[in-house]
Amino acid sequence: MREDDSNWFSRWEEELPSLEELMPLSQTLITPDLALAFDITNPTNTTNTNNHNSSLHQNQPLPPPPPPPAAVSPTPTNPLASPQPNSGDFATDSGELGSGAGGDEPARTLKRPRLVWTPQVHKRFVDAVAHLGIKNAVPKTIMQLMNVDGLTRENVASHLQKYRLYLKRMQGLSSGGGGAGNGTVGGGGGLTGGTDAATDHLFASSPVPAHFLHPGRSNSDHFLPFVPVAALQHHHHQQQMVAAAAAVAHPQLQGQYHRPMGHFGSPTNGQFEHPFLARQTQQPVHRMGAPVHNAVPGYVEDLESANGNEGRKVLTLFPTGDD
DNA sequence: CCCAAAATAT
DNA sequence: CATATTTTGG
Repeated sequence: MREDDSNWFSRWEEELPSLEELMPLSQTLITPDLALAFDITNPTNTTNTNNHNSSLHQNQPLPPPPPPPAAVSPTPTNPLASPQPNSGDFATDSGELGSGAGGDEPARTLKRPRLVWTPQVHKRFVDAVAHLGIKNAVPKTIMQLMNVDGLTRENVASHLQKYRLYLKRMQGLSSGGGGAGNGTVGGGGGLTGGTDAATDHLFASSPVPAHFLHPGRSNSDHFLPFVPVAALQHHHHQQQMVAAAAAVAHPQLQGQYHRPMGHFGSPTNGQFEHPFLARQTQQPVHRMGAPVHNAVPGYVEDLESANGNEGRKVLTLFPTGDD
């Protein structure tokens, strides 16, 4: 009954890496960048009337779709960061737009593109909440702990509520034993499907930290799986956080050049490496008014292999210290 | 047209 | 900050 929670990753390993889940992700990211780099975006017409963003189907050489009609620079974070030349950083938000179609000033008043919660980001989310415990699992803290660039408190809050609902749903179905496994009990109240794989795609991808269930059960509030805080060494003058992912529906691109980031054709395993970026240089954070905030020294984030191969890489990222 | 996810409002 | 509602994307 309870032995399941011991090896939950054994389970999610099967469903998690379903390549198809993250495949479209990489494509979305590379498309605009490559397009711009190749300069084949057909900038002929000032007003781009065509913009068909297909989800997948990578059959043809893929004629790069023209850049979005408008870019966005809502990023409170410094778009010009890039402290290290090698940091393959792709933020949810990009710099400003260069090709001014209307000549207007999109400096402000621009809506931020829809945030896409990719499994990787969600993994960070769950991990952050897991390490924080229900007590401190508040949007603000979570957001800070996640250290994902372009992620705002609103995003976390919205996702958090959904996640809570997901947890509550699971409680009702996993009462007694079934463990973290998906109950075959579908429907429940005639709601959308059941707890099956078809339900919460994203949530199912991430392991559910046992503690989130039944607050009255067990007295261990914040159960830390493992906190190798000692990993805070100055490895090198450069942090390589190629882990978290923040993808945007419409990846904006600035008129400036983008680094070709080398090549992501077929690395060691044959699967693309996601050029995701973790918040690199955020503001030094204003201040934490809450004294009770236990300063999380740091935590490691294990990155599951995006592809289905057995080689699972473990990426250790640590707070830059500013957050 | 329906459903899910995210954003926004309360 | 939490919840409810509206909007948007699939």
